[in-house]
Amino acid sequence: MSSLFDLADERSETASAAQELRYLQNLNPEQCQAVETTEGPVLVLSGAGTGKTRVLTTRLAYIIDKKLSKPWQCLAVTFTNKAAREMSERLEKIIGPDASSVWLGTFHKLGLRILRSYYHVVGLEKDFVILGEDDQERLLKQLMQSNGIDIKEFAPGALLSVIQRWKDRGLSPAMVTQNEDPGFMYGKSLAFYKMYQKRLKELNAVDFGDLLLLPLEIFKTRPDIAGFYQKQFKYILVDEYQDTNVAQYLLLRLLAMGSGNLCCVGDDDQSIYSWRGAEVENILRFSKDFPTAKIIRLESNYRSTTHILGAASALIANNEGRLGKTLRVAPGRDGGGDLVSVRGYWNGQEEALHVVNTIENLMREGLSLSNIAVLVRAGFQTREFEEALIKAGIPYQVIGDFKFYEREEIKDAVAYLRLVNNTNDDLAFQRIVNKPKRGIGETSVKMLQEYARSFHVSLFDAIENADLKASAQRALTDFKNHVMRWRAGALKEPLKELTKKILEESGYMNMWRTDKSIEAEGRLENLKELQNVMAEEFEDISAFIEHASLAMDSDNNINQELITVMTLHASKGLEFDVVFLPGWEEGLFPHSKALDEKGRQALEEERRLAYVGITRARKKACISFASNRRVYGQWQNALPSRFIDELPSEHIALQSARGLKGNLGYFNSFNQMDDRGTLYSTPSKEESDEEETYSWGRSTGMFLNKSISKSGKRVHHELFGDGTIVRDEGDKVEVCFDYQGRKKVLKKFLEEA
DNA sequence: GGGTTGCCCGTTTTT
DNA sequence: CGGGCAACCC
Repeated sequence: MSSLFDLADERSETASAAQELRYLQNLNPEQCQAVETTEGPVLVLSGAGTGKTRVLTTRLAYIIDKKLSKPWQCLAVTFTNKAAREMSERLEKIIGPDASSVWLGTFHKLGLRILRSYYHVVGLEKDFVILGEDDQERLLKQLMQSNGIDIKEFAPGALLSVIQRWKDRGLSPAMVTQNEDPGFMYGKSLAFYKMYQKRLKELNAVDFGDLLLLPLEIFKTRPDIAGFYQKQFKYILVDEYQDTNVAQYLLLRLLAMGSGNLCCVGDDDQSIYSWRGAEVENILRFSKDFPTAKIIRLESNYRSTTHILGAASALIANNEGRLGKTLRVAPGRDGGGDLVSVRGYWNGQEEALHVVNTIENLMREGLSLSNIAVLVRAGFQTREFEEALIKAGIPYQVIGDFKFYEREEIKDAVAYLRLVNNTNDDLAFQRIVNKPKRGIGETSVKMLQEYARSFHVSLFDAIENADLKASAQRALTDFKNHVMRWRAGALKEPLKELTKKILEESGYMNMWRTDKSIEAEGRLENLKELQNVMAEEFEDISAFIEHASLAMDSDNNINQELITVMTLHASKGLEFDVVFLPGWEEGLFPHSKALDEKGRQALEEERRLAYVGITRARKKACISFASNRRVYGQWQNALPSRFIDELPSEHIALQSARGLKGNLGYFNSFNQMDDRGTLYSTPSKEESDEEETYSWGRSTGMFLNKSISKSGKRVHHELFGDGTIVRDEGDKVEVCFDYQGRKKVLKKFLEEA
């Protein structure tokens, strides 16, 4: 056995000697340094597009190649499954099958792995379940209601986030002191945190926060176990360090205490998840935590043009709390290209329409749709673009719309499997006991719960003896028999068949088949897709359940021939040739909600978000704003974002609005309105520095006119050909013709295209 | 127990 | 404007 391994080692050594040259050759000096500085704590500050993933994978390969440690003594942690998958694939390309024995995965997977080995230390049973957010909320809601809290006054979700923040900070209930209570719900949050944890234990369940907290607890109570892992991991690598929360930081610090070889890669300027518990502080104080730490900056950008980097750098320089880093075009690369364009529009529709027109031009120039993205601040903004894209017949995809495993039908199907796998899974039970309708209502479930609580059995086991109405008793017994039968089959049948059987026999499939709503069909397709996923990758039911509870990602293929529309948050880590950044208005971006809650801190995070957005672009970034926007069915007007004023004039091209005026900002007079929505400052055509002149000087609140809703309509003109209506002006309309450009024409010369 | 109506609320969301 | 949810009624 051992000789076989030795032989394999020798072979891979010779093979890798040649390879090593190859992969180190592709790195610049800073990247090389980041790869070769293997010993001790290292912080790699890697700006956008500086080859972060390459450094991480190469470093791993280097460590293994040089035999500094065995593959299974390396730990590499990421935040997303996608990042982990990517790293794993790239690593395998360099070092081959050895890649699979590296501990490579998300923080939560690492936590789970530890917990699966030592669950008993923290009082869990072997087959503990992992709760999703909806489970957590349902649980809290029940607790609140049974403790006389009016859930109209206090949202369970709000309490959940208070608890979650504590967990993010590594605080178990016993560690929370009263002055850490944010005062939510008359300071009762802590009491509920305690109850919540107690309930989790009763249910033999953990939540995502626990996947980090409980391993910490295990290490604290059992130093021997901590010692084991400390010895195990010779080299630790962390991706996206700026996004770690305190619990993750504590875990890392503890694990690294053995070898001291901790390498964190991150970019403080791209920290955009503080509201989820991430602490930029972790990266900012790295050298305080690890005084011997080496700090390596990766500043050579392989992605964008000089103007894009110049605009982004100047913008982010307005932040105070940063380590400082300047992106520059990587040596030997041509940084030439267009200025970042900044454009103002009358309203959101016009903005979307113009973006789509621009996209059509790009298509005509031969740019592939997969190289174009529209990045928005808030989800509702995608709608306008979707509508405009549909009208133009351009295929698109909205990322993060609904994640596969977050869909109702998928969660239901998984709940069925959870219950079949483990009848003690009360939360799964509650989810599907009456779905489809079986005549088991709230009151029956309440009865079950009561019985289950007093006799310390699961809801499932309570069915037999609980004091139920005859009809409910019958329905539940029937349900129970079904589950028992599925359980019997669970061991023999392949997962796919089993699932199919369960979903059919439970009536779940029929529930959607008889549903005549538009989504029903899609839901059935998703269920089919779920079965396909299972057939390929999982043989065992619990393996699948584990995957389903940890994997929230849906394998988005951005590489298809589609325009991508998504939020700025979702765009982190991606890149596109052309990026549209609409909606840069005060109130929307920076978002007012962020601003008035947390002040400057929040403003800086919004600015980082803007920075992330601009740096997604390889060749061209198009920023825009609209003076008027429909929000919640109501028209609102807004000023251009302060971030626009922060862009250096040498890197931007102002379009369709008057130029710089004094030091009040580029667009200070763009949108001066009185309270009737009337423009009283009206830049003239002459002052506008752009080719397609808009009549900014409308004298009344045109946006209130219903007829504008005709914008986007396709029309045909005898002389000019086909085009799209841009604006309705009574007897005339402004039309953007596909080949003749923008013209005002009389309506009577138009016909529907 | 289950369907319907009316009210409230609305940023971002890696696991 | 529109989704989600709780109270309300059959």
